[in-house]
Amino acid sequence: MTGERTATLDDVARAAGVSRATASRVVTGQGPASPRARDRVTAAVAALGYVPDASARALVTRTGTRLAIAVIGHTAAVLDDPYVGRVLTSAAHVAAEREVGVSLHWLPLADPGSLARLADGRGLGGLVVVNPTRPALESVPRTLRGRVAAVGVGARHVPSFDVDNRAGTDGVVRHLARTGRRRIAMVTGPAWLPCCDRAVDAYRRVVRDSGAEPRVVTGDFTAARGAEAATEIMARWPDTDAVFALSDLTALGALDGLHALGVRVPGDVAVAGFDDIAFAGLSRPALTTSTHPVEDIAAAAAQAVLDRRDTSGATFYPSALVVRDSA
Amino acid sequence: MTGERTATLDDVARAAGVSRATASRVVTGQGPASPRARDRVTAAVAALGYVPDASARALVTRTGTRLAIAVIGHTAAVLDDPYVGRVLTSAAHVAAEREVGVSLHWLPLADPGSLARLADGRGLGGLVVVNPTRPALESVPRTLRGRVAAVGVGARHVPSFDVDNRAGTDGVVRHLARTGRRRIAMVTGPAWLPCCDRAVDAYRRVVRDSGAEPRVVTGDFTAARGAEAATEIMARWPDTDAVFALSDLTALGALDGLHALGVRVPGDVAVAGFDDIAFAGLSRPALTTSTHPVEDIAAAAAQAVLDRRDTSGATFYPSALVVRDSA
DNA sequence: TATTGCGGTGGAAGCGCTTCCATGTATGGG
DNA sequence: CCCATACATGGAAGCGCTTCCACCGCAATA
Repeated sequence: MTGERTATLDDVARAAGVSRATASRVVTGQGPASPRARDRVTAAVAALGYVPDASARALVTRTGTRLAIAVIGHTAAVLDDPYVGRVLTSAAHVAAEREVGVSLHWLPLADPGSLARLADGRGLGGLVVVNPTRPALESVPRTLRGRVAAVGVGARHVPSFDVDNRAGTDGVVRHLARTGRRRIAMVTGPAWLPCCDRAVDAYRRVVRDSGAEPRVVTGDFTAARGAEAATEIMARWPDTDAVFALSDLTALGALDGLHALGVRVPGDVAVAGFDDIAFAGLSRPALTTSTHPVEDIAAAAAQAVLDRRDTSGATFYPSALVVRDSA
Repeated sequence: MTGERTATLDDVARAAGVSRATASRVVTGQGPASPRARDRVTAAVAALGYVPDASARALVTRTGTRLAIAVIGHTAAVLDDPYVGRVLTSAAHVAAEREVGVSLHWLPLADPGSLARLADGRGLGGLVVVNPTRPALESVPRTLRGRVAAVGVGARHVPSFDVDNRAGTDGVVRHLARTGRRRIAMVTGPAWLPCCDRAVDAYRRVVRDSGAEPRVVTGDFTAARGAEAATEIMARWPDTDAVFALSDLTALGALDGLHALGVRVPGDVAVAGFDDIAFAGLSRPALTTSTHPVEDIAAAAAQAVLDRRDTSGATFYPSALVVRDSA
């Protein structure tokens, strides 16, 4: 059983009758090699089932080839949301195309310094931060500068990719106003997420322009909170005729909450969400919402990091209004 | 800017006035070290912001500490399903608790041999295979034997964790029968997924017992396919009075397809799903389904691998009937 | 006082790989 | 026919780390 040792480059070289240097050149495809040597090494690799050791390679090349994805805010809410899964899936897909490994990291919101510790391996070629907060992004070690991107707007010095929720919100709220809604409430996302500010801002602007007062309630992107929030809103402002939630999950929850209250949708109150998740079209009434190209955004972030493109500043992806039955 | 080099163990040793060997002992916590040396090294580590290089460490210890998660069947269907995201999230969570890194891999269905190549780093401490197929599991390199687990039942020699979809299906179909449904159709998952067989088996048994003929249509776990399948079923067997789908997503799609056909649910046709995803309770009518503790299952698989527990054979997690409005 | 034992320590080897550099070995032109 | 040029090759160094081993000084024992 001692022979069970996995083959090393030395074994390959010996089997091929060349030096380790030559074997390395052939395997990596870098540097000159005669056809003859190439063939023999290739054969030996196949025969021995040789697979280069990533650690050893990373150690010498100093070129960590691993994309780290750090998700900030490790709470049940984050786990339930399909959002994170979609980001992961898409980023991992991009990485796989480039034959880059992906590593996942859950960072508690309270301890953003943990992002620093994440540089451990130095083996990582890049970092994508999901749900970025300013302190978290600022704790990213210098070593990685230029190889970091954020999904969701955060600090200034890191290229960020996010949906244009300002324009998206504007579109949804204007649609509500256009269809005769005058007392529109909004359920935001968690307060610590900087990205929500822009949306709330857009909402406020439209509502104020129509001469009404903003009615904002803080949410957390969950359905449960959506039901609660709807109840709160109807209790506090009984004449509310529209609820806009910055998350479809929350909007679906609100739909449920309103249903429980005996409020008809869209008859009495219109409901609109944001994200256009797969289920938005399947609810009754089908949810009016605004698209959120999560996969595109995550892919862009991953690409920016892996290709070392210095797409500085924030890039916003368009969000399109999807009118269904709920508003 | 040349000083920007990250600190190495040598730097720490020099700063602490000890040898590299001693520094290593203190940092790893292995082996003897005087309190004095311990303090000085600790201080130096803090001062220099030293973080051990994972590659170098892995190279010498040969003890890769990384949990690889391989998802088989890299198609759009797999990407859309919240299932994979939930598995990833949960497994990554378990790994994070043990301070183990997680790496993600998408394996095309057609090339299961790619699982072998995954052993590349040898740096991995374990492997969790999602959606396992027999050929894929059999291609797992020997090096990893004993450190592999599957989410979903697959080959015999690898410990597998899955929902008991036999009992779950039995419960759902019996519920349908109990509530007067006599001509029950079923939409399965993709044919290549071995786990579906058990469910189909349970369905067949119950239906046969009631003296009816099975009506099985192959699905792929997507909502789109659910709508299609519902249409197919009603065309082929117009007297169908219940549709059971092995995935909530598909069931929701069926709900939609039936709605488009003008079929009332549950009046004309009852619909039931499987998984009890977050949205199942939010649809109109709310979906009757059976629970699927994905997070528990994924966590168990991750734990089995990381703790080197030899939980051989398949472990099934209970699935509980959730009766809502659609059936 | 001479011996043993032991915890603390540094020297040095080596994990598997890439890459610089010097050394061949064929090729073309003068 | 000889030298310059190119290319192919092997030797050797070294990436940052762990760990074996020999060593040293000290306290406890004979």
